[in-house]
Amino acid sequence: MSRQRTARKPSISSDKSSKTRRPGGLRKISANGRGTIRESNEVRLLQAAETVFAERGFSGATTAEIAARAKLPKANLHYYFRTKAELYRAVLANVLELWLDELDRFTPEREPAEAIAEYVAAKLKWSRMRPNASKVFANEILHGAPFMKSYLSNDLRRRVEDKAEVIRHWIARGKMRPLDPKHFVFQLWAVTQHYADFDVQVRAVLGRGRLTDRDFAAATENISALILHGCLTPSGSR
Amino acid sequence: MSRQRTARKPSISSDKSSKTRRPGGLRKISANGRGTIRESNEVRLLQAAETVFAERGFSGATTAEIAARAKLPKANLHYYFRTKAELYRAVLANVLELWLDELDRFTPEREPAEAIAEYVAAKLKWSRMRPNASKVFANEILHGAPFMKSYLSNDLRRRVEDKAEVIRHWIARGKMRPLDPKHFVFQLWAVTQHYADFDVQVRAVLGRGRLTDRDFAAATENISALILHGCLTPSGSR
DNA sequence: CGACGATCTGACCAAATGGTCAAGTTCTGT
DNA sequence: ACAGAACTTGACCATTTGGTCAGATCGTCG
Repeated sequence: MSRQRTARKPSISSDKSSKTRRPGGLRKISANGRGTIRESNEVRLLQAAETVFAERGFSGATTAEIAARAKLPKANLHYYFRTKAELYRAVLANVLELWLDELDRFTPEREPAEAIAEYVAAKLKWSRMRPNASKVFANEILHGAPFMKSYLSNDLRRRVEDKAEVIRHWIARGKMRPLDPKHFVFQLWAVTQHYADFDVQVRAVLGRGRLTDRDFAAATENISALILHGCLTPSGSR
Repeated sequence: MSRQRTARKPSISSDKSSKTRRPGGLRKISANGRGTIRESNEVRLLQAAETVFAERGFSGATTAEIAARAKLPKANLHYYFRTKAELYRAVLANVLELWLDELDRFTPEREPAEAIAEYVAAKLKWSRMRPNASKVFANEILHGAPFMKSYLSNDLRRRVEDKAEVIRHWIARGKMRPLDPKHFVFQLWAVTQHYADFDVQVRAVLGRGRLTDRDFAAATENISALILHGCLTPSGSR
């Protein structure tokens, strides 16, 4: 296990020829109303992979387990995704698509109170609906982002840079306390991902077999309240 | 680093016969002024293991790499720790000793503002000094705490239960806003561990090769300010 | 219907890895 | 100095695992 040693910089989708695979062949929309066999199998593999990678990490996951979960023979998995790393990259790319995102609610025209509350709610909703996506992402970063480094220091960095500007604007307008915008973003990330990534701990402390809707509602409210009280000025709260 | 020899509460150390190891033998304080060979080798292995487990996770870590990092032959590693799992448990026990802890600053008599600020500072200090400890812990929980489940739902749960009581007391005294104590603790954990666990991401966004003292100082200040403004009432802030 | 590419899959294989062992070497107490 | 325990280590080994392959089978289109 634990290959990957070789430096990996490519921004994840070093996925050449996503349409044409193994023995080469073109994507056909074909008869079947809802996509090709390839499509459906790839989706099944990606879903299975997301779960297994979330549970076991990259090295701990075995292609055999992923294949089993997708109910396909292992050789078939390798037909669609040449290597475990390629499959992992595909999962990661999917996950990013989800994550990129919600921060876009931060625009200068909006009220910070509103934008932030929405962001927290949206992130927690994802944490509830796609906890595995969150875990795969967390695991990747936790181990030094061997597959994602370049994404972090390009895409993500720029995006945060942008949003920091918006936050500075809000501060200048007297709507937010004079905090460091980037650190503020880190804090938003931290609290919103905690419930997905460390759910075992949360559940243990709360004494729940699984987190309920009420738990997530409570989490959302508590986080929103804490963060909003923490970062808004009196004039910003309205 | 004390080993787990001395009674350790966390269940983790399912380590029977801690004094006598492999071929059996008693611990001797002996001539050597500063501990036995065993002690020093165990420490070296534990340190090496902490690093490797943090970087690669449990499955990704190899006993060969750990041994190499400790500059001992692999067979020697297995002389001191029969299995990789046993070594891992020992590392985890060490880490817990660090973590358990800082929450004890929360006592009814103290001012919440003070206790919380201290807690944040202390946690961030650990995040800076022992990032690997934090990562090993995070990784363990991220993957469902296979080695720690019982610790979470016993020791940890009780501890949080206690501290929640303290927080409720503070709230009743009108010093803190009426928030959910447990969720508040989660939020404290989340923001303080973020800088250790996701340092790659933080560094990428901040554009740093490594986090400096100033970065940690900024993080500490920002977190403290956010949390304190977020949870204290006017009278709590005095 | 026949051709041809896409898909499927059991059987394999080489490398990696956790763990063992037996034959030393070093310590320690007496 | 000596016995016996503690420690060291190169050589091994069984298993696991990512990945390959060649020979089916299936689907589609002219």
